[in-house]
Amino acid sequence: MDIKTLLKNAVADVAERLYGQRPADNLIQLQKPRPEVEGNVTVVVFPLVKLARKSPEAVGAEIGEALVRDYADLVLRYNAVKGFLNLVVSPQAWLNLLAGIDADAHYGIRTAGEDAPLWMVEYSSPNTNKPLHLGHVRNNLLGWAISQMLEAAGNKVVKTNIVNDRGIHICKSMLAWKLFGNGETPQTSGKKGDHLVGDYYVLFDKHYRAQVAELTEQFVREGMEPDAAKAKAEQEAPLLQQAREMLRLWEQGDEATRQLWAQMNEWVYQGFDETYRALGVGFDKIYYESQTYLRGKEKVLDGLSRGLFVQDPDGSVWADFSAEGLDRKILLRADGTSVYMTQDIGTAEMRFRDYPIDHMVYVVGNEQNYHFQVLSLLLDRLGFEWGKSLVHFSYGMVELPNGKMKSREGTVVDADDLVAEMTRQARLTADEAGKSTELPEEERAEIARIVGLGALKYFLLKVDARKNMLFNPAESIDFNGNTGPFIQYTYARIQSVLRRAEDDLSIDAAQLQVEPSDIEQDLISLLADFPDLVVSAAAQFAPNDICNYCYDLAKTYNRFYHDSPMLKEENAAVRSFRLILSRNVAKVLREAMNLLGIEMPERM
RNA sequence: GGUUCCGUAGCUCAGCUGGAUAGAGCAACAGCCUUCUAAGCUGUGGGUCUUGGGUUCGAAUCCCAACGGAAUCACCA
Repeated sequence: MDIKTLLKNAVADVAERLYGQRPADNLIQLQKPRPEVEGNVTVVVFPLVKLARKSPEAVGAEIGEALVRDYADLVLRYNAVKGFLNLVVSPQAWLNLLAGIDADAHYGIRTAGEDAPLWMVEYSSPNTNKPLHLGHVRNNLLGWAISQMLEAAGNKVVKTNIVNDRGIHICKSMLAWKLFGNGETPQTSGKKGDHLVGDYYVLFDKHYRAQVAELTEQFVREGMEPDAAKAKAEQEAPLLQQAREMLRLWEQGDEATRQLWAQMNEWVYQGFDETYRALGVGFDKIYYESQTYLRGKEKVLDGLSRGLFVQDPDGSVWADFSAEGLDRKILLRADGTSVYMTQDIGTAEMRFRDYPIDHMVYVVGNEQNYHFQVLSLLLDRLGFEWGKSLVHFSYGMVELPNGKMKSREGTVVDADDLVAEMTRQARLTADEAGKSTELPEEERAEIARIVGLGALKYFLLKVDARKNMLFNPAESIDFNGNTGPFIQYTYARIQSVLRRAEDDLSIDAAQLQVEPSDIEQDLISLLADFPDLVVSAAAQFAPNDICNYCYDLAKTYNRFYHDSPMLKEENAAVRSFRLILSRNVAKVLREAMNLLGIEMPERM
């Protein structure tokens, strides 16, 4: 049992004996003492004052006195300042704690039991008409990290991806490829598949806008208002008409269209796979919208027949949520084709048929908060019992120093470019600093990849996920301060120490007979926090809690490292203790960072 | 306009189930490499926690209002 639990129990016991009533668990609040006071743990006594009917100072002193008397193996000394009771934990308690941590190879990581709840986490969810960009990167990293955290907290997890592989967007790329291309393929052009298809999407847009401009001018000459002319032109531009025709052909199952569609999507998937591999994310099950949208349609029609929805005279189907304080929402267009919402219903149905899902999490940007609010109500109305309990993990937008990313303005940060650039910068920085020059080229390149990616991932995960964040390319490449590489560096340095030490560290830390210094106690205390942290961070879907923890641990270790020699230490017990402590810091750092999908280099 | 989210140091962000004098990093300045990796460590300066009320022993944290910013309210996905 860790020290905090032991202390809580001890305080409760003492208070019960002193005041005749056992305080509720939430009344015993432990916190970190202020740096200038002596002690490892502070008990906030204010909540206990009512129980005791005495002044805070008196209560603190009474409890402290009793703890030192009755729990000598746990509490060495105390001091009570105002309403704060500061306790000095006994050396042996620290060593026992460290021994427990050291003995556990998978410290802080729980394994799911047979009856553990099953979480399905949907993330990534790309469209197949263009490559992944910075916004997707944040999504992918969050989705992956959350899945890892849920798993480490003892849940079963199925990671899933819904690929938006059909619709007008991919038809635009297909059309442009047919009209303006020369039949190029990833093989003939040497381009990555998703980039190739994306280029044709851009090309479509370019020609489309030219047509719109031309048409608008024509309509204005014919006497229309400019705004109306533009709106009309946007609808009537021949290219858009052709794209719509292509979508109709697709829905009818036209063979040539389907073939081209399958071909171009295949290129995109190969490109995506490469990006996913580079980012280190993956999925257990992938769904394709082309396979789920019809099922959603059935479900909606079924709902209509049961009187859950209404049909307008033009044939469109709607769900009315005015009773819930929302608007009405379209479910099927007048021509019977499905919309975004329809597909989500179909996908949900398929998933719950495939897996015994207890909790469903959608990792989707906060721009879709409204959509998921509606989806939840909708699924509930359709009779899915999990509808109300779906979790929309809503994360904020990534902004650039000059504002939002706009694909039309060419301010999109491409995922592949970004990874390459981070790796390049990591290599450059390492070379300039003269790092690991003795290693073979291959290994140096691998370190640069791990560090560059670590910097990127940590940068995106360390901020509160629900907030919009600023991505400054210059700053994200920084490897100093609160960054991934700082933590990786700390880890690599510990590995180096352990490699050089060659001591037999199989001894039980509890038998070492040393008195841990303040900073060593801080480290053990931090290590002891890890298991609870994993559970609470998972429950709150907060990867940034893990980041902050890692930073805190690495920083504390660095201070310890600088004033506590290990290899030069004469006293064998102290030396062993410090090495064992280091070993466990490294272990926890690795476990924690792995939850975030960040690899740890053995040297750098 | 309705709904939701955000506002903490020059900049980027922690802290938010109420607890002591609000913390990091970057940027600036001053130190520390015959020692286990200086991608490190130590120190200095920098704050009306947007504003105004309320709740109480105690508020950056909870409640209300105002101001400022973002998203959304599509027969786009």
